[in-house]
Amino acid sequence: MHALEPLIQKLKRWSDLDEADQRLVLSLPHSTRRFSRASYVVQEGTVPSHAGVLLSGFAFRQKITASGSRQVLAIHIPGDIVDLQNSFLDRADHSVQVLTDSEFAMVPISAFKDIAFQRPAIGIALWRETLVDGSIQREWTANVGRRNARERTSHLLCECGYRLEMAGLGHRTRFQLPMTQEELADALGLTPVHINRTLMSLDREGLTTRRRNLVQIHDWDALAAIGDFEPGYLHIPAALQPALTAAPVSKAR
Amino acid sequence: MHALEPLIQKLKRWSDLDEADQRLVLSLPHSTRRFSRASYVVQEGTVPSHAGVLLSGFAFRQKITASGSRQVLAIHIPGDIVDLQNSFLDRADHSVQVLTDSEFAMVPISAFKDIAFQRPAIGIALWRETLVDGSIQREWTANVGRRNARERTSHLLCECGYRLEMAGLGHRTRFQLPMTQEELADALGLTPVHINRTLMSLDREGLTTRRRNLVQIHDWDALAAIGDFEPGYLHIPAALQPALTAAPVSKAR
DNA sequence: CGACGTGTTGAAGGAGCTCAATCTAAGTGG
DNA sequence: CCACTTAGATTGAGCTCCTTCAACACGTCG
Repeated sequence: MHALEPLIQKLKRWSDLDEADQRLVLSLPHSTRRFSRASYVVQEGTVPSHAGVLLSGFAFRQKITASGSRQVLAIHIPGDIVDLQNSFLDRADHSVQVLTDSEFAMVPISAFKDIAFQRPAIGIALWRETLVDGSIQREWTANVGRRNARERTSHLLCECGYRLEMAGLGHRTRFQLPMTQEELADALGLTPVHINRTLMSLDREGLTTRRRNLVQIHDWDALAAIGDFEPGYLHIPAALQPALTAAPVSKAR
Repeated sequence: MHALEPLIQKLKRWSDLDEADQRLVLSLPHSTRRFSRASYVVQEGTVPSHAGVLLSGFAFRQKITASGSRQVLAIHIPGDIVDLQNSFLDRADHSVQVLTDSEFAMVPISAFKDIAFQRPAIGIALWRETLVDGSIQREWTANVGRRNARERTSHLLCECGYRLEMAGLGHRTRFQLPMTQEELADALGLTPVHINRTLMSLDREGLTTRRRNLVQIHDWDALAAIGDFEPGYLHIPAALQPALTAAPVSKAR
């Protein structure tokens, strides 16, 4: 499979690409790079030269405040274009780090820019990708600003499950989420201790189960209701939203 | 003055527009519309057809959670392009409301789209405008997620002052901010009562003064330090950043 | 003048934080 | 295969920042 195939898949979500468009995308100059757990893909303050398409693994954006605490701003899953955000600006205003060993296709920003203006269908798709990132960011702000710990946590779990299913990486009720509780805490504006108590309480109520990085949601509707999760802000085209399929049978162990 | 002059000014901040570019921007089809205090410019869930350039007045973006609480996501000042965010997507994922009586130039989205792909300089400028909005949104998330009430409030005041000065609408230490404490609370993820106590405490320490909508910052450096305000995330080009000029003499009264 | 929107203040309670100890599972080296 | 290490998860206890509820003050406007 061509390394940039996941990029095509993603862009087709946002805009109709004809044959020529797709060929052009696949011919983008790029090199695949591996990053090992916890290493930086982009450092705040640096001048960006490449944008990365996440091929495998998980990544996240973050900022550090003066007092040294960290806010995780977004979580990225395979297929996501990481860093169009910083790309067309002077210097990176936040960092991107990987959660697990990951692979990226690094594409020079100038190549993205050229192709975007040569082919409007591609330009619109790239633009929409950044707009959807922005929409997710707004929901994230509201989540942190106006929901309590239980609601926030439920919302995040639902968002991750939903996005992973849309990306073909599991079912919304059963997926890998390789984040420590400390990372979850930084994503939700809470402390690790409190996240722990919140997760345990969801578990105890039979809503979720966690083992290692595997998250299982036993009552999707209930969790989505608690977290006020309405997937509209993800802007997934209706055609791509499968009817809610039954959860895969979880192998008893 | 041409109604779209503020748009030109804003776009020139993000990209070099030549004469032809500028003529094209000014020839965008548009109609000016007045909105009276508290009315909606965009309603969540509707299909957007126009993007608005804020000509005069103040506006803000917001979302309501299931429990009925509101999160203010961004504040807009004259010159801002409101709603490129929603424009290229299926339907608005949040609402835009005006803080004061305001005037907008409403431009059909299709016209924006055409001009963006006809003239890359314009396209890049528009794209950057949305990217900077995204950057501000990330800082906002971090502000709400990882700073306490005093820090959050200071940060917001500094951001508003700085942006208003960059837009030529006052000095960073003396500006109009027509928000009630309830609106400030919803912007910062706090309650009106607590915002009130926080503002009063800043006042009592001699850092700020408020009278009606006029905010005065008496010790910019101190307030910026408290709020961990580093303007880099606004991505203002170096050429536009005036050296920190002395505050205008405030008329004793 | 009375009503309403907004700002201010007090008192009590609670959601989430801090500090600190303990537990667990997955390495790792012998 | 086992002792040792270590990152991460879990639990407890006390505290605090912020919320909630409620009253009151103030200015504007009909």
